Amino acid sequence: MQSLFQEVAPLRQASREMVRELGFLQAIYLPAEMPYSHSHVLLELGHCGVLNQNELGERLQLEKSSISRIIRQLSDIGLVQVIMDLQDKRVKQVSLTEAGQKRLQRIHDDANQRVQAALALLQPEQRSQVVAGLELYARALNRSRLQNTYAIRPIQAQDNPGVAHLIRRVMPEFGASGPGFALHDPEVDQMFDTYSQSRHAYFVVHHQGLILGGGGIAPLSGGDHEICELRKMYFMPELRGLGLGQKMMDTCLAAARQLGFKQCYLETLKTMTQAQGLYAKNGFQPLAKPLGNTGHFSCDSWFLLSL
Amino acid sequence: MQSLFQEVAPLRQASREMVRELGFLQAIYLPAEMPYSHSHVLLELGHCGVLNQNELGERLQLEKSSISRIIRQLSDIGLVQVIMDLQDKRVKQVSLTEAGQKRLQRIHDDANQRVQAALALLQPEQRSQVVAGLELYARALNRSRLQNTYAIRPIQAQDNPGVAHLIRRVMPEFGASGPGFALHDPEVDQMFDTYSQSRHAYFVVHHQGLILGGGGIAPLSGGDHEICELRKMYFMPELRGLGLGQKMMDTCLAAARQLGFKQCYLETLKTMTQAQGLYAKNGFQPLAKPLGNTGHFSCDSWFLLSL
DNA sequence: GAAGATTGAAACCTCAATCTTT
DNA sequence: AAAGATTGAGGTTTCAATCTTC
Repeated sequence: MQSLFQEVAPLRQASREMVRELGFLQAIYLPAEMPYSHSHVLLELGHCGVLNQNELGERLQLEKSSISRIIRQLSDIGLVQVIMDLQDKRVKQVSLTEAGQKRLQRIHDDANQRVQAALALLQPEQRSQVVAGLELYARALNRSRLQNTYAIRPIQAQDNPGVAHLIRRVMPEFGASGPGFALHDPEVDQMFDTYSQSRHAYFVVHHQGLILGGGGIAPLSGGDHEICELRKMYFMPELRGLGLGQKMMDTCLAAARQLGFKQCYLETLKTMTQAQGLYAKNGFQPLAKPLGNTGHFSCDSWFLLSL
Repeated sequence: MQSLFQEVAPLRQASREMVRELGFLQAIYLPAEMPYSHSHVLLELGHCGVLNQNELGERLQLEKSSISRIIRQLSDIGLVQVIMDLQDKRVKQVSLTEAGQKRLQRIHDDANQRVQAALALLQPEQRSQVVAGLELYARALNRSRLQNTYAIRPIQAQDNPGVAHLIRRVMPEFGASGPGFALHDPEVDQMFDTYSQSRHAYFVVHHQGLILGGGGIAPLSGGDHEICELRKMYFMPELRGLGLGQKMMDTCLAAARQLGFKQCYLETLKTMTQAQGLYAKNGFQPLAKPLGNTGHFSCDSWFLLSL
């Protein structure tokens, strides 16, 4: 961790300088023609086609009230058109008019020219380095932010319906809905009660009261006393790719060690490719055949890890 | 140029996304404790120690009036101290108080933690890629911006004193002040008049009425009719490293071709290393001995280029 | 009650005019 | 006149309260 910390300061410094320069870039965008926020709305509409005001606010990081006023002004000068949604009369769909598209084109041309002038000062390999660096950092910040909006905690009694819904929602997605899958375990509807037993642990990923992921540890049924099973680790689609699988894995393995287990077993499906990658990354070794007696005879892939 | 243009769109996209994520990062900086601008002032003061309000405004891209009010508020709550400069009673020197340093530390800790969380999601080589990419882009934008604040145009009559000052200022810097150097040419004080002759051209780099660089073309004295000499190309220190040498070179060589010359000769000093690099980059070939009869017998380095 | 949108009040920033010192 | 700083007016954004529709 120490070495990581040493990289933070230079990165923040570089980031500040870049933002500063981007500020200058923007300051000469379209001198005094309109506020930047208005240009940004046009840019966003050009990129997405049609958006309602809430969506615009989220994308531009502006208050809905600001958006409301900006849209009114842009509408007054004929750069955007606002049409009421027919299905839902609460929402207003905003899109560019012809004039708006023309104006947007000018903004684009101008910005392109300036960015191009800067790029021309770099070697080709430096240019790709810049793009790669910016994309990587944006993605890392994004994942980090989303990770923090979701929290992991031990399961509670009121989570039972949420966890049951999660399991029933995710397993069929990978074709794991027939007999011989964990989907039909009686514990699915009483996860809290099941995992309150000794040497059991279950954790959930939650956000604003919703259960969006889960995973747990239990003694391997019909197996050695020192072997635990990593069980029922599932995530809703919107959670995937955020690195939360790793966090959940860390949490579960820590709990397993805490409970005195020496090895961790798991069984899964080859079709769950993302999960397979996570297991490999954490040092799980593939087995030729299952351990214990879990009753999940439809699984086709088994792993073991020394804790 | 076409291939360069194709890189602009992805870069702008990546840049927008990164700025958006940095916005989120900042939005959780210190929730609702104070406006970002106030935090930024503390950050900048922490970085630079002491600054006056003008300098703060430039660095943070804020109006001097905004800075004035922000400083008053920060001073009221005891985070910064304002002391009047003794030499110049117009300026107020702003610095952090003890309380300000403590607050800054908290801001830093918080930001470091968040950036570190994002960095932890990347591989070590990706981390250095991010830093390198950001630094490169910031530097390119900076150079591009500064290039645009300086303009190149043909010399005018009122430029004579400025150009003379430029030459007398720059040449001694490289030890080119004795006899046998262009510094003692009679033309130094009448550059406009000299370069108004036929087959002559001289250009200046100017900014806000100041002459900060120059360079020109003239027939090689005592040489072939088709050979011109690249003469008196000098830049003030603050201009160097911005790529303006290349721009001036382009301008002069274009003028030389326009005037019908077929080759371009120049003589210089080995100690002018930055200039030597520029000549090499533009295809100038080193010569073993001088051409023509320029009278600059103290030069030790000669180049020729086919136009 | 919740979600999308609007409006008044207050905070923030910019622009232009002004003051003080050089 | 020029540079650093301040002040008043006006535009922009946020916060909180409100309206309408689901």
